[in-house]
Amino acid sequence: MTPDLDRLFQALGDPTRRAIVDRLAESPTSVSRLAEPLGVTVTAIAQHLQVLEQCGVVRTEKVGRVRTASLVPDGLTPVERWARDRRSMLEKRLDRLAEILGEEG
Amino acid sequence: MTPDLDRLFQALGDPTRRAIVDRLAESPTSVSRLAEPLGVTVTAIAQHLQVLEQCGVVRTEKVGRVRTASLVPDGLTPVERWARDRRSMLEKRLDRLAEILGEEG
DNA sequence: ACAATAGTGAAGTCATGGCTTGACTGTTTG
DNA sequence: CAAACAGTCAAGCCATGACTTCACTATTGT
Repeated sequence: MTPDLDRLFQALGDPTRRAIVDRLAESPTSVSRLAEPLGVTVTAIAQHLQVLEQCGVVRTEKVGRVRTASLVPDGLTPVERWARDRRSMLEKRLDRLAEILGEEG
Repeated sequence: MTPDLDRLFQALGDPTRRAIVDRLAESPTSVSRLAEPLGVTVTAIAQHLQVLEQCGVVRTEKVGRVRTASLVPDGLTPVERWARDRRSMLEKRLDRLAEILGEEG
């Protein structure tokens, strides 16, 4: 069910991948420039980028010999929406409960 | 870095665990009632609940022989905030860019 | 043309994660 | 008290995931 969210959440569960997202939030960046501060191989970064691309968080374009990665504008909104929906559902329930308890108190 | 978010995102990356959260968004539920519709063992559910508890999404209380799980009110807000922050950061950057391109167009 | 640069591909390693089974501990209920 | 019930513990299984190395393929600058 919803393999989209599966891959999305799982992708963001990795600290290196979230670090990549953070870096890309500032500006589009090449593979090797992403690898530098993270203490991993460029190969690893390339693999992470593939994962992030597959779940719609990152876009990637290779011009010449350098591949530049950038964030997809609405790539994170499914996550945001999922969390917000659950929270609002819970809040509504708790409000109803508080109301009932208030009436009889 | 931020092992909180690590565990949180990773926890939510599992479909069974998200299904549990969905169920709990409706109402607090016992372990065995959670297990029923999900096609897994109660043992598995107990393990999932432990994970969700450790990352602050779920609260759990055992009275008599039945353990009842419920959602923690702000358990998902870190996720929501993280996603929202990145999105707004990106949007600001893109707005600035559009402005610059507009000026010279 | 040559050397340095930027990335890709295919293996392989090592740890972790989700799940199960089977035995066991408490708690209700007839 | 005995039997059904709700959950827990300890092990172990199997798949996946994050990473590395090494060899290799473009590209770019001298």
